[in-house]
Amino acid sequence: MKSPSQSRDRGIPEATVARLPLYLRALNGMAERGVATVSSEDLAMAAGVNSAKLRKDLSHLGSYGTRGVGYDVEYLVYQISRELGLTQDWAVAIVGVGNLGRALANYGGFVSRGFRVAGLLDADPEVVGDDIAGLNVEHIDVLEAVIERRGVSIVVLATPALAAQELCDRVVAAGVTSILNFAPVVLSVPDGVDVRKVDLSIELQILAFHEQRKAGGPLMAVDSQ
Amino acid sequence: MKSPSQSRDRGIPEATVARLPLYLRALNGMAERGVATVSSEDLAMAAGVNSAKLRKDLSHLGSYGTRGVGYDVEYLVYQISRELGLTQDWAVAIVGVGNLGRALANYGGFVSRGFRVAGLLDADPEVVGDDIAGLNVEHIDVLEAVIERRGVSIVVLATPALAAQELCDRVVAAGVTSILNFAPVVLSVPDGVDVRKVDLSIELQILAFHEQRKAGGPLMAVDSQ
DNA sequence: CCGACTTTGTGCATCGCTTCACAAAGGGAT
DNA sequence: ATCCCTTTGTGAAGCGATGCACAAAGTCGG
Repeated sequence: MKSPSQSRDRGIPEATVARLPLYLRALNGMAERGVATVSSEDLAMAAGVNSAKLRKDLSHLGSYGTRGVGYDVEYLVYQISRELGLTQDWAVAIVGVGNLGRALANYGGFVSRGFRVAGLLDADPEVVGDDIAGLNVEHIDVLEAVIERRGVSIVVLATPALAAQELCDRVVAAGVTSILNFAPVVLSVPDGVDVRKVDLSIELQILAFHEQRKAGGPLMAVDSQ
Repeated sequence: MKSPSQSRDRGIPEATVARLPLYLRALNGMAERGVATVSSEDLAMAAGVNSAKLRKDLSHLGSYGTRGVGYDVEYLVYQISRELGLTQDWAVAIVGVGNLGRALANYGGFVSRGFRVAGLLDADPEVVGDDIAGLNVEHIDVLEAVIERRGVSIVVLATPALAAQELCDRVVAAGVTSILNFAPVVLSVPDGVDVRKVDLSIELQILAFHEQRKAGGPLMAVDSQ
């Protein structure tokens, strides 16, 4: 089935990919504090995961640790960054400049790690022309031109639910294959296009479920606080 | 310690819980359009999941379908809402009224489904006193009082990374056991406290990973060492 | 009332992720 | 150089989620 000939397996598990940014953040903090090497135990603690899981995750990238010592912080930062594609510059366009889009444009975490906001687009004439985080908001009509001319490869959708699918279709048609969707809808996209969803309302509902259960569910009564 | 549940198995899989809000949203849309019953196939399509998975998910709540017909939309909406705890009113406090906190306060999805923003808190004197979405921003000093007096059971943390852990400790000490964290840090909390994390930067990094693979893909040479 | 048709609910095989436990690998002291 | 100590990398078991495939259960037309 799988050819074991290739030493480097490019098929990194999805669950591992989702944790790499976590490790990277912890490592950056350590690097800033001047830590030179770190054991899997310590790094796992900082990232809030099990140490065996951490070691297995890192083993998918290669053998970057030293037995009896640990991992070199700087080197590991570089390796994870490279694996995640953060050594290159990513142009991001934010579509929909409402409250959320505005917050995203101002969010420092974007710029800090290889992501650059290359365009802000909205349909509302009231908003078009505004300057936000040093960028001019452009009309949604020029969406395709912005994507093509500025090499946008990742689009953040922060529009109302009703507009999301149509705009999604347009950015996909313009060649974008990575979308971060904040609109509360299930987007349908062709194969080969990645959509990640962030849904505030769903997160709250999951919390409410657990909270209800903790409070005793339908059967028990809350008795102390 | 475990309450002996009588008939219904209270142990609904976490993966199922995470999908219930998705089904609920699709069902609400159908109810608005006047659809009376829906098959697992159609509902699954609307929610973007496999129909067998949907049926198995719903079977964890009980046997609410009719073979040969499907599910009654209104009834299923009620059952899922009840299971998620949305039939009661949840008071939410938003801690940190920066760009993101402001966007959250204005986000309609909160109020719409059983969640009520009961407090906005910030440490910045510049922001305290502002009116946002009809609410007055209060100083972080009164955090504990707000939580206790207004029965806040869910707290949304939208603060800078550095302040998050300390504020988390305070809301936990005040009795809150459900936290939605937007700050890019791993919060440490005692057992029994639920923390869900939303991290925009991590989502982007995961997209970048896949985008890089698509772009470079099979042709890109890797260092062999 | 019956038989054809539709759709649910679920047993089962499978898959991927997690966790444990330990041999292998390296560093440092003597 | 050799022994001891630390820590990595990984085989293997365990666990939960997924999806197929089908019997059970219900509807509807005749």
